[in-house]
Amino acid sequence: MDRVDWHILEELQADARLSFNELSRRVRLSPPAVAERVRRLQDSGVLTGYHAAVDLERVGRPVRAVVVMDCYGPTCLLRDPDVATWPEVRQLYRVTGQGCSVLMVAVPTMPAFEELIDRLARYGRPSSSMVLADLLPWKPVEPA
Amino acid sequence: MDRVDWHILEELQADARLSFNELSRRVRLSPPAVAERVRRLQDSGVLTGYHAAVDLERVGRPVRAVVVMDCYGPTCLLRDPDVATWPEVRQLYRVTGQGCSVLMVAVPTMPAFEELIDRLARYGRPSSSMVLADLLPWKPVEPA
DNA sequence: GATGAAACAAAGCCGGA
DNA sequence: TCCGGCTTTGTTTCATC
Repeated sequence: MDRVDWHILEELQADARLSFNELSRRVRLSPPAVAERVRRLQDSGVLTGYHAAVDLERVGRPVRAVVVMDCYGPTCLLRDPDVATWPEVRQLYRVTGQGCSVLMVAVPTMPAFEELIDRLARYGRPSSSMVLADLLPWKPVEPA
Repeated sequence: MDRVDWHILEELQADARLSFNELSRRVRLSPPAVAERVRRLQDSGVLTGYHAAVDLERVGRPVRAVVVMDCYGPTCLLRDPDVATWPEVRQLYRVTGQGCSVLMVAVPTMPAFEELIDRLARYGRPSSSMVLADLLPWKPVEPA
């Protein structure tokens, strides 16, 4: 993880479809050298994938919310692996504190949200905040 | 946004570096036809970008937290556009409810987290939950 | 560098208003 | 007939050895 690796990560985070040729120009290395570095970053688990970003509002999921789940014991949401596969659930974290988990969800309409909350309420007490604005739809990871 | 468009979105969300050739094979269309559809999805704002995914733990940011900010009036965090540029801040939402905003943050160490909380406390009352596990590091958006 | 594959641009084909 | 979307072809650029 030297300076060039970070330069490569920076470029691929901004545009994952860059050709090795273009990438090699930007980081001032030969194309095979860049390809080899990218391969190493992949194999070492630093680069975990390349994903197209989709605008949730434009694909029918304009209603978003942060949901904190307060659950305990055998019905805890974290014991049901299916929840992570629900299409409404975009992120799912186990956290410390009062709630046991935090979900980011995206649904087409408020009625759909109401239905989702009902489904979540089977596991514990959900407390939700509607997202009014996403101030940071994307940003690259920087060197620590 | 027909069935083929969704098939394209599905493939590009899973692997943004797919060539148009390979993509055209998977969706059973000619390469130029696929390229044209992708161009339209980009121009219409459905596809907002292609981003390499980086493992935060492996690049020196193993400590993550959800921070709910409770602030009000002229010192509210949402009035300072610089906050979104802090490298620790990975996501930033304006939300309804008690807190005015929710942040996802990632830092190298607990002392760095302590320092970040101090910086955030200038804007209002931060209340944070440490992330114990990310149960859903990535998943594609599905048709609503 | 050299080879095979992929991207891009231009022109023609086909089905539905 | 017109129009939008698809395929085919030829040329340039790219990936890989």
